[in-house]
Amino acid sequence: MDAVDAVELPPLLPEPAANDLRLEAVMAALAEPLRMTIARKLLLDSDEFDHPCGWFGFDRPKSSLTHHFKVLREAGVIHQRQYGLERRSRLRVDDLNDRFPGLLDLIAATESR
Amino acid sequence: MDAVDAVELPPLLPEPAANDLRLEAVMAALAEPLRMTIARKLLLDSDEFDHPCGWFGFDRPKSSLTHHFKVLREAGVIHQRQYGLERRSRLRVDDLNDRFPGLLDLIAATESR
DNA sequence: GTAGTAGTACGAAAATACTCGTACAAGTTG
DNA sequence: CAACTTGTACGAGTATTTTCGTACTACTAC
Repeated sequence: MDAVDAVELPPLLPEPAANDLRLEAVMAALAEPLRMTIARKLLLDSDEFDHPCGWFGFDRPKSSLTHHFKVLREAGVIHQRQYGLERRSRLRVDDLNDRFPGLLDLIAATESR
Repeated sequence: MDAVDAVELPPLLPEPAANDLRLEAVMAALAEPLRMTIARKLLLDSDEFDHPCGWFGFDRPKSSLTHHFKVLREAGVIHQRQYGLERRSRLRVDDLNDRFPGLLDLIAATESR
């Protein structure tokens, strides 16, 4: 085991396995405008790192944001890891491209309005 | 005007214009399992004709089916025409491929479960 | 015209989702 | 440790969706 790669990553919060992702559930999650915005921002503006919900800059109550991130995670759209105090999110790019090829392209190509 | 082509088609029921289709609205419509099944059946099993809701063979109350077809139409997923007594449906294949390329491929490629 | 048929319109009940206030938890700083 | 910061958990209120019974409409057959 390479010590350099053995970065102590916090564990993933509960999420569906890639093979259990359901298109209907993913679409239900993305049907909510704010959640679509979150996914699109992770897809287009994100780097290789996870982001806490403050990174998105939404002017909404904190508890509302928590709710929407949880819906995205339970639908399988994002991973979430507990970094100490924070719960950071990342799009499940590989899983989504594998299970639903073209979906992310669709999100990226659609203007946000 | 060619008399052969001048088939008297019943008018379309109210629906959003192709340019007004919104990805979130389409996804919300398709997030419901029965509606996803309707769209998939129109995509895979349908010919060039419109189909009345009896064609689908669902064992649900008639009023529930009416509701789901209306949701699909108002989201822009299907056309509906009034053929005398019947209200027949057809997938908006061209409009959806034009506005959301890849979406129908995604629906076709996903198993229904 | 009357009965039968296929489907829509309306309305209400139940389930689900969204919003957000408050309380709480885990760090960080002094 | 106490105050502060950044978020999550819980729960309630509201709004939206889903479901489906009933009434109705338009057509067909007799």
